Amino acid sequence: MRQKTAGIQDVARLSGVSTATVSRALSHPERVAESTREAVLRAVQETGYVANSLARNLRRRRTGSILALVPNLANPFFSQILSGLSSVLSPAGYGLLIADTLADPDPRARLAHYFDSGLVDGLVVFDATLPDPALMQRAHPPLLMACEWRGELPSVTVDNAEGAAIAIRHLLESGHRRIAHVTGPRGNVLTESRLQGAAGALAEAGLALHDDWTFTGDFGIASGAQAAARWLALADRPTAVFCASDEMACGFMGALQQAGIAVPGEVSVIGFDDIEVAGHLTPALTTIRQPRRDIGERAAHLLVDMIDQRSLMGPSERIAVELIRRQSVKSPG
Amino acid sequence: MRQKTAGIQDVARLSGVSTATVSRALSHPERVAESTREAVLRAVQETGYVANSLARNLRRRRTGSILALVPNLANPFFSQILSGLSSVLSPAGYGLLIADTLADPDPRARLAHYFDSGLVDGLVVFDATLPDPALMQRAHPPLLMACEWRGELPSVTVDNAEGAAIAIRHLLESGHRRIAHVTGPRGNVLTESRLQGAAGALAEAGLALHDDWTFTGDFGIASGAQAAARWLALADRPTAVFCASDEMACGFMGALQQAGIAVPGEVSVIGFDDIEVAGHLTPALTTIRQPRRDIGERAAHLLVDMIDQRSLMGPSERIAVELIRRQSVKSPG
DNA sequence: CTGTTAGCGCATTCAT
DNA sequence: ATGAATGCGCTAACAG
Repeated sequence: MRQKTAGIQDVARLSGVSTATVSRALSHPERVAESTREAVLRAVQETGYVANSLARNLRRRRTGSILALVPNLANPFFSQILSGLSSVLSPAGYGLLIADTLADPDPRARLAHYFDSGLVDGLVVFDATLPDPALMQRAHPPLLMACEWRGELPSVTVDNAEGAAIAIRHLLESGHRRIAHVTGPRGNVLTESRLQGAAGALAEAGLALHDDWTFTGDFGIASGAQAAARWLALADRPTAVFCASDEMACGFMGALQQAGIAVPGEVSVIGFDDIEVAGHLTPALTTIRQPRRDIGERAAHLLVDMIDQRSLMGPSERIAVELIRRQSVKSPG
Repeated sequence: MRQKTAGIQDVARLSGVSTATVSRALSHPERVAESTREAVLRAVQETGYVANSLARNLRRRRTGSILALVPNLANPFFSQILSGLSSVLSPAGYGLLIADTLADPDPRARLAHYFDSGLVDGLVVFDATLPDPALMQRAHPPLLMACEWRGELPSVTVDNAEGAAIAIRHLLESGHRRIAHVTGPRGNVLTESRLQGAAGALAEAGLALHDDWTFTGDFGIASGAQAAARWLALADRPTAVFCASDEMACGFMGALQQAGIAVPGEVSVIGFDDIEVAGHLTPALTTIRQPRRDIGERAAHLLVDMIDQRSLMGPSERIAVELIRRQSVKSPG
């Protein structure tokens, strides 16, 4: 069934030239006489020859693939980012390898592995906890951070603190003064940035983030529902809640509605991310949009540029977030 | 900055053995004396040697990676499947390459490319339109279909027709007789299977699928909202709707609620997939669960087995779906 | 158990 | 413009 696939030798023999010429005809068509080029291409057609990428890459010392290290593949948040990555990598001649650091017993070891396995031409890392200083001393292919990151490495980031501040200001402008916050997991960079942005905006208005109005979540839907339970248990309930992710906002609103609380009637809710369902919930969720596809596309471009320039350094980019006003926020009272 | 990474030669020199022994000490530790093995491992530590996978794979005639061809990476439906794939592939020593066939100008050419580029050890294909007979004649690595598929190739599938039938029966048992269906895109295998399953179950009850109660969608949220508009325009409205995807169900319910229609008060809705938000919508969505992570895991196992056995054929598996009763379905009237 | 010898399939010198 | 020769870095035969 599996006939031996044609090699460069077969093409050379069939077209009556040397393997070197075949190689050139394919890789540098201009360095070869038109007639021979045609003969070679014809032979390629006939044999169905396709260069073995392994051998080619070994020789060229490049692999043609780029690795994305994501903290949790199952999180749909990444699907659009990956799609963006893929859409620019693919035309640029790179394959996209994906590894899930959450599923990995030792993600740092995996990163180290890819550093010198010669398996990838570059990496996009979505997990800020990964690159420790010792690791980064080692020789490695170009690496781009694609998450909140303040270190030396080039990065594509979203302005999380500003996004959170925009969310809080929107609540403030709508007349809210009693504002709660559902955070991501403690210690996470995103969590801390958004927390800080929110606190800052609150402070500008002379308000503070109460401890008992700050619920710790994990960005997932279920943790939003749990936060709702805690909100319900409060004697003195905030009139608005800023959730650090749309998923949590979704879980929060869902649980509240189950409990007979009206949104935004009795409490306003604002999210973060603008995931696809956000606009189709009832009420439609007001949120801070993160252009995920753009993030992927920009990351891919920057990384490919670094590879082309054989440089470990390169520009960083900050991607703007945007307030999307829908129906889940209204004036209190 | 980028010091030359140590090669097998360096290790051999440092440990005072030949490169062949180093290779063995690492790949087949049992075939080497304990003392030499230790010496080699020590030298590996010292030099920080990591085998170049390209060279190794070229020699071993395997690549260590598996390609997943998905029709639309941006669709979060795939994220859990990919996560499942990754979680078994990774421990099995395979990397996961991903290509988006939607983003590709000529997906079939891409498939062909991977067939003989020698770049992958196996493929998981999520798009039934891809493998055309001519293509499959060619030499290629093991390939597993992971979507509705009735051809010769080994596959992992979900029983779509049965799932649809279960959905319809549930509606029937709840007392509904006037049942609408929001389909996927026409021509799509999933669409047709679910349509057929739904029609079959209806027929068992002596009912038929009315043309004007069959709304064509595309599995996306927006198309569900559009279907809602058409439902609203009906003089004679069905009391229940089976949506061929949860996303459409979500868009459908959202649009209805915006229009002031109560769900399930005035119309019951049942979805398909059991995506994560389904249980957190208001009302929580009754649906047919497709165990997406399992699909990924099973696909990975089957494919790895085929690779191990150097066989293009292998068993197929059918994964059961399950009715998840929540709140979006109740008796009519 | 270990070293020697040969490639894996291709791209690139260096000649011509 | 083309061909011959030479590895890329590693592993698998084959001897010993």
